[in-house]
Amino acid sequence: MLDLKFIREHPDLVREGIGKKGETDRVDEILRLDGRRRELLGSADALKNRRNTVSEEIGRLKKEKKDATGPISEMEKVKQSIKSLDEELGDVGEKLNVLLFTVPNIPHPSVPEGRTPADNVEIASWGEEAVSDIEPKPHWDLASKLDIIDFERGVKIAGAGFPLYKGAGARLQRALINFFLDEAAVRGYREIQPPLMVNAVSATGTGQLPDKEDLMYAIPKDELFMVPTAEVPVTNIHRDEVLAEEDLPVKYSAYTPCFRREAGSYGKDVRGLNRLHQFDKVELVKIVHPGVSYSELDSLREDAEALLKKLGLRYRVMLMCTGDMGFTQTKKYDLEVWSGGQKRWLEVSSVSNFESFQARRMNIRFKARGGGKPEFVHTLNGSALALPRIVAALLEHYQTPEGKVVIPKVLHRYTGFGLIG
RNA sequence: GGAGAGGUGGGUGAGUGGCUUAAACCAACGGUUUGCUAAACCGUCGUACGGGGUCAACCUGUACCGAGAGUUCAAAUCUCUCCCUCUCCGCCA
Repeated sequence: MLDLKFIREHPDLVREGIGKKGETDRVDEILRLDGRRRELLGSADALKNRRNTVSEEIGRLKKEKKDATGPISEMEKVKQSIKSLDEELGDVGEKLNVLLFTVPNIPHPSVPEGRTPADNVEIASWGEEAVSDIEPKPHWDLASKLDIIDFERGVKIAGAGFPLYKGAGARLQRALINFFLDEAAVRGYREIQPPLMVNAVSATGTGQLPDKEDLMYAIPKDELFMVPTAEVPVTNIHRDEVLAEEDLPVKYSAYTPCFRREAGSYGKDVRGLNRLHQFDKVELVKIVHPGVSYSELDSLREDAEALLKKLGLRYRVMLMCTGDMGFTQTKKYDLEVWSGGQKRWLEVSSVSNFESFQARRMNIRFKARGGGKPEFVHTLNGSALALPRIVAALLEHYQTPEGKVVIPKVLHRYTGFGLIG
């Protein structure tokens, strides 16, 4: 969430930012409630001050065995007034809080303005499309023929969107996970194995709750949610903590399966490995000093890009426009890999800066070296990378005319084989 | 799942209704002393939200002792509900 003080002092900036994201502007309502809240706070505090002094006085009178009925009857009235003020204050505070949770983060000035994905800007691309005499097959045909991914039996066991990886397919998954984690370690990320279920407080901290509840699988009996991304448990590691400045930047990597309900999606978007209810991902999370979050964002993106280069896959870097960014981000890059079999780009990584938006919700601060007040950190994360579409791209990019698949050299030590089929 | 114990500031930990603006110690930070280190001594040492200000490092109010509600003129302290942690037993990879 945004800082209420920031909204109070820069209402126009906030209105403008919200407008750019195409969200409803509730700034005036927030300012009205904030004004009322401060008014009530002033009156209530004055009365409480009165209560504290007089109560002390009563204590003294009683100790000296003197009559205290006068002040006591005054305090009975004061008590009623305080109660009704506190009730209204609680009411106003709750409304204000609910409203504050609906205000999105405001985009960074470097983000292009726009409404739809068509307004996103391609800022870089790398690699070439595979050259072949034959028309490349989409990955679902290849994977079924090679018997390395079993979509039908996945449906039987759990439902659509839960594929079954078999033999070389399973091994390829495991190889990619290890490869991604090893590369992250070299780049200074500490590996984490977090819980795969989280409580409501954690999901609220990163912004999945209250609005985006429907994207997660819920276990109501135990009040837990299956993680939609490792971002949720990993960013919450330092919730309600004050870090030392010399601990920054904190860099974590984590492999987890991700569970997403994906209600309402259909058609070519969900074919094969394009969109799943359960998929594997290695996520990178950074907690950084507010002064350097944009250079950290770029280096995070480079960390993810390096993997695509090593795998030799053609990709492009998209800078998301204001309207296509999420609720919580100030700036976001997508890495999209080329699917030769489908003739389309597939998003395999999303790299974002949240500035202090999540940190404020989670209360993650740091104390500067020289002392002083704790400040909110900036949080960032990026996928490095999401597995299924990488598998899709690998199968399609490295397929041979005979319907086999050549495995890139960097993966051999992880797969133990260089060819599927 | 059953039984018991307990949740107090960065940490340890005192505190059963008013003398607590939460003791003391440790850690941290600043200083004095010192050939260096150490020690000793002195000082500072919470967070949030308000108000005032020559708006910074200052003054002031309120709240916060797991969470919420209640009793009372007055609650860390009494009552109720809930949450969490630990120990033992049961079950179990």
